Amino acid sequence: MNTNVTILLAEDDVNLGKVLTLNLEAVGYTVHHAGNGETAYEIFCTSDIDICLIDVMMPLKDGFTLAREIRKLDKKTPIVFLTAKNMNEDVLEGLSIGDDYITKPFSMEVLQARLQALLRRTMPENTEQHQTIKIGNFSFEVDHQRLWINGEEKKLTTRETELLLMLVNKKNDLLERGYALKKIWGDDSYYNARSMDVYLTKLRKLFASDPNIQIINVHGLGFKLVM
Amino acid sequence: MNTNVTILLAEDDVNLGKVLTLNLEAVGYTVHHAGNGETAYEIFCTSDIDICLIDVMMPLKDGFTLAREIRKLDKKTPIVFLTAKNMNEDVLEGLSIGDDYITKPFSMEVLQARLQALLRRTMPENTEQHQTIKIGNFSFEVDHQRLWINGEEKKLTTRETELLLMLVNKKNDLLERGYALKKIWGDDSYYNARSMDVYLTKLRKLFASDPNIQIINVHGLGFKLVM
DNA sequence: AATTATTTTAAAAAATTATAACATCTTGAA
DNA sequence: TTCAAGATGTTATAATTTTTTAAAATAATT
Repeated sequence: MNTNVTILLAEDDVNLGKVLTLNLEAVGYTVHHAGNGETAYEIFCTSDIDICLIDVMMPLKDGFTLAREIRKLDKKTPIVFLTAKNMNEDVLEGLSIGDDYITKPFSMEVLQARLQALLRRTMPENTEQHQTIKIGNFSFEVDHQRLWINGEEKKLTTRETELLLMLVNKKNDLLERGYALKKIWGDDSYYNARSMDVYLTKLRKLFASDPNIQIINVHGLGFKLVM
Repeated sequence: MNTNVTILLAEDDVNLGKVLTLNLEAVGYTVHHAGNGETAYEIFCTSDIDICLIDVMMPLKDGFTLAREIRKLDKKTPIVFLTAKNMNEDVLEGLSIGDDYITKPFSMEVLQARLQALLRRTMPENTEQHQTIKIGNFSFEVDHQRLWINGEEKKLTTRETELLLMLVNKKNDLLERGYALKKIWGDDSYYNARSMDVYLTKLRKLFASDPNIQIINVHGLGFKLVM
């Protein structure tokens, strides 16, 4: 879903405008639909627009003019032209002002794919929250590969982190030995299984201070983190 | 003129490859032309590529596979697909991996316009505004090769800057050791690897004041800048 | 109970990485 | 050109991570 992405749609064809609006809204975009260049400009100036979808041929103000005015105000917001024309000059002019140029007829899938390709590159990267997982009194910072207990930091190795994460994701439930081995070690050979055993011992030692946290073996099947 | 812009062109059709190369060079691009996916990958790994132009149907390694492999190493360099096919699924797959999708036959003007539209967005030097990247409370001025923290300036050497930039471009994700070595040091020999280790130690010292910024080693694979 | 399979653990080995110290190269000023 | 400072590369050693080995412990099966 494309939550929090707002599209300015400038399209004078009433039918196409409605179809596009409904389709884009259906996949989670917020759409502001303008029937001509003038109102589109007004909307751009007064709203928080993430991307512009602009028909080239429009009454009152054509798409290229609108796009140039928008570019004067804002250099970054991506602009995509929609047009029935396929003449080279128009394509060239469109791409020199905007970021993409789609000729009618087009499928909704292709439109959406092009919008997403653009947004991937232009939307400010979500300052992703690193997940921290509570394990009893421990705090497991997955990305930082560390475990906190009473303000004390215990650094984890990559293998320890991977294995603990798999156990946590299946907490109180069986983590199959072969599954974990294939995911972490690549294959479930005998020696990798011994290696995994070694890491289970290491994890057990890390949590030894809290008797309510246990890594239990299910004979012949795998392991279970009980907490 | 597109000075200092290097294109990786992966195209198996000898004629088309030559025509494209000549035309792109004529307008100032530097072109590295590979006749198949394998050599294209080699070139990408060892050269400083600004944009990739990839034919979908190629021997040894098809364009989509090549693009996925490149994306694994590098999240930013724009990828444009060239293809004779116009089937929707291919377009959709292409746009989900890369940034643009151009179907043959196309005019050189349109290709160039699309390349420029992409480069406008992705080459920060072109927009004359120097790239500064936030790393926790640090401010990394790439072009000036320096790092600011609390109004204090820390000058970086070229190697430090190159390595930090690669880490930042893959933040919270694995930067493969061999890839970074080839890109920065030219080859992944034993001694270059030791040199890289030395620079990692230097970078770690720079960020030592902030425990939430870590350069984590992933044993046998590479490094991860967690922030 | 005896046998077999599986798991646990410690310890050793192998592989990889970290760091300091030193050497060499580059660059710009004198 | 020479020198000095800084950047980069090399080397040695230490530390860490992961794997392998071996032996003991536990669990299931006959």
